[in-house]
Amino acid sequence: MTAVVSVLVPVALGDCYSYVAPRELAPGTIVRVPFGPREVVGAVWDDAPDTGRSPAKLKAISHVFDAPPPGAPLLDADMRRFVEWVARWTLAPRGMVLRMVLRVPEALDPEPTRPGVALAGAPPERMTPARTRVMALLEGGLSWTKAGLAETAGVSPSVIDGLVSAGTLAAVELPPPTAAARPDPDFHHPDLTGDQSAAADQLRAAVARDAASVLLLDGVTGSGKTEVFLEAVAATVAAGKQALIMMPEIALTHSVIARFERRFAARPAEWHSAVPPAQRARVWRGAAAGDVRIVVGARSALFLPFRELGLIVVDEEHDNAYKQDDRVPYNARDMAVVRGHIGRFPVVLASATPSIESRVNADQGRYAHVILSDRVPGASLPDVRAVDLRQSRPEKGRWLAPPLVAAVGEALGRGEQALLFLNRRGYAPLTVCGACGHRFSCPDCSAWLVDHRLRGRLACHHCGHTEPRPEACPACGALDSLVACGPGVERIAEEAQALFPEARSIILSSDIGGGTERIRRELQLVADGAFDLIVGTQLVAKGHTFPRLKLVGVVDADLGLMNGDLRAAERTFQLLAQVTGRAGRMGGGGSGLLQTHAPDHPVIRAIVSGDREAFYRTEIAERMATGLPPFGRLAAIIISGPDRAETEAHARAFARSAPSGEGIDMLGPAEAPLAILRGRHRFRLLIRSPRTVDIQAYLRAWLAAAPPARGGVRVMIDVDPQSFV
DNA sequence: AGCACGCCGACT
DNA sequence: GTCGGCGTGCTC
Repeated sequence: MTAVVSVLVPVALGDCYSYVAPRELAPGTIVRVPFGPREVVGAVWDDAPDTGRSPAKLKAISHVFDAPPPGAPLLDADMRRFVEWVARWTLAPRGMVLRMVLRVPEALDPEPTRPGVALAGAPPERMTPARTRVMALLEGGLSWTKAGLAETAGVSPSVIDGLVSAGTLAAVELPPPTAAARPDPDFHHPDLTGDQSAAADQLRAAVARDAASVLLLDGVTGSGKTEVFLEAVAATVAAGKQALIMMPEIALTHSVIARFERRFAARPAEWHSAVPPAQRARVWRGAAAGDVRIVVGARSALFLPFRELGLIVVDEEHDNAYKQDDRVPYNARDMAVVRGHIGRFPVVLASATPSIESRVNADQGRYAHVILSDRVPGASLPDVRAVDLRQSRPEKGRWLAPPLVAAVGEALGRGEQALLFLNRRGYAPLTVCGACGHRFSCPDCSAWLVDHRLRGRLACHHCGHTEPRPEACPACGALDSLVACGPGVERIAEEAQALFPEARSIILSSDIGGGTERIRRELQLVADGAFDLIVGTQLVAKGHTFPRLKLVGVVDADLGLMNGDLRAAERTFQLLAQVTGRAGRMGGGGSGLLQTHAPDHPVIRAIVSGDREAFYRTEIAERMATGLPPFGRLAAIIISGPDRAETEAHARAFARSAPSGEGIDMLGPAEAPLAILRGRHRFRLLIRSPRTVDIQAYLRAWLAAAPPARGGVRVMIDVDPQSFV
């Protein structure tokens, strides 16, 4: 009883291919099929099979994967709709989106069985203390891995071998380990403040409604957002549904996992790039089978094939790490909203500094606005002041103004931790030749090369190009003539060490080698109090709590405010709020100092006064004044290609064919995300349009009429997708 | 001749 | 996205 079915394959194709199946297969069934010279894993799809081809000419499906309930399709109708939706929204081929779902090849192989041992016969004639300990552990009739048993009993593996040959133990096959233990929603009910309880009630009510909704959980740093959304997770789990919590850069958020464990007596399943393949496979299968109830993951977790998803929490919803720029370009926060709509469940967006677009959505009533206005007891907001650099100037050749130096000295004197924050890696952002004025710039993208003294190299922060720091100027040949212009964290650390030689200091930035693991270790050392003075980039602004940190000094609060980027003010506000919020997080009494040339700038004023609303009001009004609605319906379409002139021509052609209001911004390398610069694409354009809904249709028509000659066009639509759902 | 590289088209 | 085919151009 063969049948012909449509299969979507995980390649850059939008169309399905027809295959002969051994029997009728429901859409969503995962299959392996021959495809050109190789085999790929795809999914039976809802498209009608190609009737124009005779079945005799079709290839046959080589394998049908059985899903956990035998015979049921693995990707349910909601999941398939989600794949379709993301493909349409991102203008990516459907196959590429499916690829994100099926990216775990190991998940479909049968789980390798693990050898273990279990009690099988009478106790051995000769008992020894080691054997007694082993036997005690086997009392309950449980099976163990050989290594696990030996380690727990505190004996060498040869003791186990001896018991096997004596016939007391026998080799058995162990069942595959589960990806995560069952969480208990009632394990530990936290004491919530009145504010928190009210917010938790709103979230629980949304879970109970069993309908699509979006809630913006908006609370200052230290207001206890995590405890609140954990209650929504508990309600979801209690209702028999699965919950997904997304976090940016999850590899660094150790402490949140620990909080889940305290709340639910079980570790949640983790999903991010650092999880080893075998464990990833278990989580994927567990999510599909319904064994895994809570997943904490990075943006890609959004594409796990959950069986009965009932809640998504997007923590730090404003964070840029939710954007994927290569392959299928999407914003996981927005796609989470879409998945919630399709699956008819609530999505919680949490942040102390919500993005402008989420605030606008909340203001306009499309998202429920859940506000936590107070810090939890014992964590008062830091007292932040501006240091006007026009009046308090640093000494010549220095970067720290006297009030900041004094504040750091006092904090160190009290045995407290102080942080000097500067969002610029390396020693100096620009190097010139003192003899001839030659500026060192990147041969590939013309950005200035950043001096990295600790590494002894000049590096381009846009494309990753590095070269050794030369002894002589390549332009005029002068020796030892290189002059560093401006500060980076390395230079600030040098200055701070000269001022406070007795302080134990550390530089925290992403270019300390050793990867995520080393960064995590060093953050932990800082939290444990192993350092007094920290000089850091935005790495220190995110996630981690430093209990002993009382003073945050921002070396250049204006950095980032001055460039022409659409989101410059918003991003600077978010960063400054996050980093000053680190001070006095535990026990209160924190303070912050912002070195600035523009103390009257709305962003600086909002941070100093603590009046977040003032910032949102002015920023939203300012975007209104540009003539473009503030992001609720603003589309940013980014077109990038390998060649600047050609890319520009394409963008202009697009703008001509679109009806009204589209403006084009040419963005240089500074704005282009690294992902594109590292590839072949060097230039990109941002087209802003107030006509979000129309954009896809125009873009589609335009791409069909004028396909780019080479290199392709990459399109990212960067907008609130709710109006499409 | 042999090989590296880049471009193009097919993939049921 | 990935592969094979095929052209170009270079080779101690």
